[in-house]
Amino acid sequence: MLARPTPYRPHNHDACVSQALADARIICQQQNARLTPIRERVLELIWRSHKPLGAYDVLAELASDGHNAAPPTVYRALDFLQQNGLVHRIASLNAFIGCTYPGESHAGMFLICRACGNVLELTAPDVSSEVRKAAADEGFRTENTTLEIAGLCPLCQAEPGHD
Amino acid sequence: MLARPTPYRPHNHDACVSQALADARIICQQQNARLTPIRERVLELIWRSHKPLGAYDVLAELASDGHNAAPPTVYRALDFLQQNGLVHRIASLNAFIGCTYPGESHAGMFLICRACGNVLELTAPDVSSEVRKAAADEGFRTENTTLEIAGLCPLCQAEPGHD
DNA sequence: CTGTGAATGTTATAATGTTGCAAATTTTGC
DNA sequence: GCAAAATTTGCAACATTATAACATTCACAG
Repeated sequence: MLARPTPYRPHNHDACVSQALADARIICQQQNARLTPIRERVLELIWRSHKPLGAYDVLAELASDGHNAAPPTVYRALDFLQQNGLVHRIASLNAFIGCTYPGESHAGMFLICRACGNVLELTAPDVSSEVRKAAADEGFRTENTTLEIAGLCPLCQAEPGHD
Repeated sequence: MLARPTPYRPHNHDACVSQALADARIICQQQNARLTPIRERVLELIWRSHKPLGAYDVLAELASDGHNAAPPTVYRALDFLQQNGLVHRIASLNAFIGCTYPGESHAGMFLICRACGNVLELTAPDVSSEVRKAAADEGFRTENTTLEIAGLCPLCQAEPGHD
């Protein structure tokens, strides 16, 4: 597992992907969840891209593999991965991204760069606790939080259109 | 403008809608934005429902009015209303809801009850400031925040399926 | 008036997501 | 092992959400 997110720094992406897959195998084993070949392949594709990938993007990648899948196959794999905390759905993009903190219970917060399309997932305990507090003040029982911030990442502020 | 959101309390809904429309007219006049009949009608339909309304729901309501509109008409009206801060789009629902704080610059936070479908919009300065802080720590320039909390409202916790 | 830009109408199509059922595969109880 | 049960996948059709492209109408300044 990554010690810290490697957001906007260059990094060895192959290692990044293998690590994510290795983590996923362990987590699924612990949870008695079956990381079947399709599911693992979908997870790999999502990690390879490192940017949010739409369901139909995944479908296209599978097709170029020679795997002739239909939409339900992809959506089911994505559901499974979400259920097991391996990917997140970004509602404002209709797209999916690998979870940076799999296995750890967390309320993800996503920084989405509108210029380069990269997304950084953070866990911000102070944010989460303020959110819980605000909801509790209204007597609301929080089950699921969607927190997505669109803007400009550090690189794109300095160097527009770098990627 | 409402002094305070009337979240889960019964209230005079007609007054609520008229007030929202009156506010909208004033705001558009101030901003030199043209609140045309279609736009105003769409805003009214959204307020009447008091629950998030999908674009095609709006379309259906217009149709039952005898107004035979096509999707672009509705989407354009919704875009206009969003641009002018009169409605919000709830990304996790693909639906729209009237803004409770039109005219005031704010980062909305939405409490979405999965049982009754009601949505309460809050402005939570403490949440906003924590969000800004977390983004700033990463050097990220925030432009737009999506914060949607799914869960159970007070009434539905007590009385499942009340609405 | 009349030219200009904004708003709306219209048709078609793209993008995203789901339902329902059949076939294959894996697990489980014996 | 082996048959029943449960899970997973394949597949076809369809539902929902959103946009593109271009024509037409409308409001208003000159």
